[in-house]
Amino acid sequence: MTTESPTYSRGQLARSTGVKGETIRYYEQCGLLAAPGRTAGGHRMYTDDHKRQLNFIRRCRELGFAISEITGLLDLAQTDEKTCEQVRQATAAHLVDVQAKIKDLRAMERTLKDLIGQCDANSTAGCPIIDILLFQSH
Amino acid sequence: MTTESPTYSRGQLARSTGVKGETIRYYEQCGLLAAPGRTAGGHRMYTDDHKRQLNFIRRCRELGFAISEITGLLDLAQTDEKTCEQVRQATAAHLVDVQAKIKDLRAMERTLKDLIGQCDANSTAGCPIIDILLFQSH
DNA sequence: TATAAAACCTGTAGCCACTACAGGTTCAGG
DNA sequence: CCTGAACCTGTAGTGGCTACAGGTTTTATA
Repeated sequence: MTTESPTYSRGQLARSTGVKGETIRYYEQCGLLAAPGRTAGGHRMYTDDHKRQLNFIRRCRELGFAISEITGLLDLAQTDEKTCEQVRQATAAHLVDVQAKIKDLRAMERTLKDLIGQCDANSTAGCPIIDILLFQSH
Repeated sequence: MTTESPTYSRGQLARSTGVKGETIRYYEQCGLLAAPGRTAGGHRMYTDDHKRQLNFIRRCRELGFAISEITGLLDLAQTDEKTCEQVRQATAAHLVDVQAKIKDLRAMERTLKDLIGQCDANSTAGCPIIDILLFQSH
């Protein structure tokens, strides 16, 4: 009396996780998502384990982790010792990256606002934005 | 008694603008930087005009404009009518993009900090980061 | 002036994380 | 049983470079 666990097609998995079907295939191809079993005809059959793993991957991607970083996290999730500290470090390192990107973008934002401000105050001929970008010295 | 304007090799242009030599070639290839004259032997000879144009391109890239957007800006810089308003609009549109990216990254930042905080407060077995990413319902 | 080294040339392939085909096969509903 | 949707594989394209390979030209030194 073995209870068969349910399986899902690629489309069903896509709908239930919000990850596009083609992307799921890509994740398998690059070794991120475990290869599922197949039907007699060759169609992929995913299990609840795949669903959990794919949701994990999706959440990590939403947090901006690279594929290679997620591979690392999944490997850590498999092992059971000293894992937590390593995961914490990987997450902290990623946080630093994210904060650096934010800093860069905020510098861009300030400059863009400045440029637009110059433009609004424009009374002369020509475009201050173009002029500044063409001729500024720095 | 024509005063010859100075010319620069690719490497000289690279050093004086901070844009890598290979990147300069790429910009020419994709139609962003005007093709320069050549020596008898086929080496590129850049002028001060190229230098100005490349500096403009570099500054736009530093502000996060896409190559296609810069092409548009350079086209606008060439024409002389109604240009300013179009440039202002392009810049404003880009600012919106940048602000959207900042918003996304800040959301990531908050979540990553939360996760790390969970980890710091961890007393149980297992890794809270992994657990949350694997099993959260949202 | 000869030569060696640096810089240049072209063209192509790789990076990341997908996305979008083409051309064929299998599955599910009626 | 048949149709049409969903699936299969493999490949090429995206953006903005970067990194070769394999050859030519220029430049600096002896």
